[in-house]
Amino acid sequence: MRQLLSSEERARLAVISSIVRFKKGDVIYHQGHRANAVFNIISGVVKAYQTTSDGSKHITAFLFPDDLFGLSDEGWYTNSTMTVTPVIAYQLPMSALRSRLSRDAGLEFHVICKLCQELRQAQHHAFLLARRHALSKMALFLQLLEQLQAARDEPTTEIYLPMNRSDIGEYVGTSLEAVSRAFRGLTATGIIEFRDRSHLKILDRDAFEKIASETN
Amino acid sequence: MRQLLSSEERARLAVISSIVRFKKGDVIYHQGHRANAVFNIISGVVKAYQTTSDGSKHITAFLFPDDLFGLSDEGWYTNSTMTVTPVIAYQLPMSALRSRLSRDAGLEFHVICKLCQELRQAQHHAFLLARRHALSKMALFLQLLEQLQAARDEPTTEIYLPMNRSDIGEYVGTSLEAVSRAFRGLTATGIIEFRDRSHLKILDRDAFEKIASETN
DNA sequence: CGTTTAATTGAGGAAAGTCAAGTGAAGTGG
DNA sequence: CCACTTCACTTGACTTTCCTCAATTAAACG
Repeated sequence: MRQLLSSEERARLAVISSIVRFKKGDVIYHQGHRANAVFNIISGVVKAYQTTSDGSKHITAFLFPDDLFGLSDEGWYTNSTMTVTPVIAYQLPMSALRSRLSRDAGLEFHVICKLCQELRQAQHHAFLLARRHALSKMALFLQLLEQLQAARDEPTTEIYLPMNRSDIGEYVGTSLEAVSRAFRGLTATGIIEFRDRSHLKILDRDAFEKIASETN
Repeated sequence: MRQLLSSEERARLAVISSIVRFKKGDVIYHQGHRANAVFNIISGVVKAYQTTSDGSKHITAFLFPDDLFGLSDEGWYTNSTMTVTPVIAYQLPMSALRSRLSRDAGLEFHVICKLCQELRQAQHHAFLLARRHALSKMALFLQLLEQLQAARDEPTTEIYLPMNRSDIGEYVGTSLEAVSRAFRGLTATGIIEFRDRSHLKILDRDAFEKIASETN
């Protein structure tokens, strides 16, 4: 099951949703604010993050087309979200979604599936963050992006990096300089190749997988 | 809501469950095996982990009394679990649980809550792993243990460490030596105090919180 | 085309990893 | 009950890696 919603369910929800547009860098909602709506990305990329008291950001996830976000228990957003690119999304009022859910068992099941998927992603993220070496972290990160691209039926000859180096660093748990150096390392050894700053290709798949699977 | 199940629901499930006992170090189930049963801890502590191809372990969670584990989509366990202490648990056959769930909307809701809770924990784990300094990781880890103790209505004057240093290291993403040194550091500065290897007290709460909240 | 922002690169220092030795605790068998 | 074995933990010395700060280059934008 690739998509959260079947086209039929999507249509049912479209009735109660509106389409919203954000430009790059817009904050969609803030952590701690009342959760009034849930969003379903049509196009673009969003980052979910948490800000600590000392001002540093920790990115918990990148969200792509078809991803649902803004779900919250207790009715308050548990993180903040900001667009990484221009974004078009469905905005579903929480109240409408709630009444829809209670009458629609199929939808509820899909929400459970969505939660399972989010859980798997969070665990994968933890797995990535546990790596000691920046090279290994980056390889796992690129693997993730590639898998997500494939899941969206996009071509995987190239990996697309919509986010900047700083965002990558905040996701993989290193400085942005370390991200840059890791890319340089992978490029220098001929494992990857950049077409431009946000497009790369994996040249040596074996060496790439080896680095990704190395704990050390 | 502290417990996954109300005592009433617990009673309903008890009918279809059996009680199993494990001694310290027993493997409850293996990653990749067919998921035949779900477990609900009565007493003791369990660790959930994933083994990488090169033999290293990554601990994804520690599970305590009232925790439910062994849930899996697709019917295959996605991680391995091993006891950290002797454990007594309810074992619920998957088939029985499945038929129970479809007839019992309240239970399904609780499973959703359980998933949300697991998700929050996984995100907290990622948050912890993103910390650069071992001291900060350890402080967050101790905070987590303390919160879980409080959630179980156990006294929080002392924090109990049922797992060994190696397990802690595999959870917080450092070597076991680093765990030891971090404890030494916190002890030397009078922030914590050990009664024995697995019991400690927080003496300087302010300094403790400060370290826990420091990103750096 | 100039200005601003993003990314790269270098040098020095701090932190944690690794390896190895030593200490302490717990459990076993005589 | 005590000596002995074993395992868990601690501690030290050395090495590696990454972070920080700073300077430079490259790209994006008005």
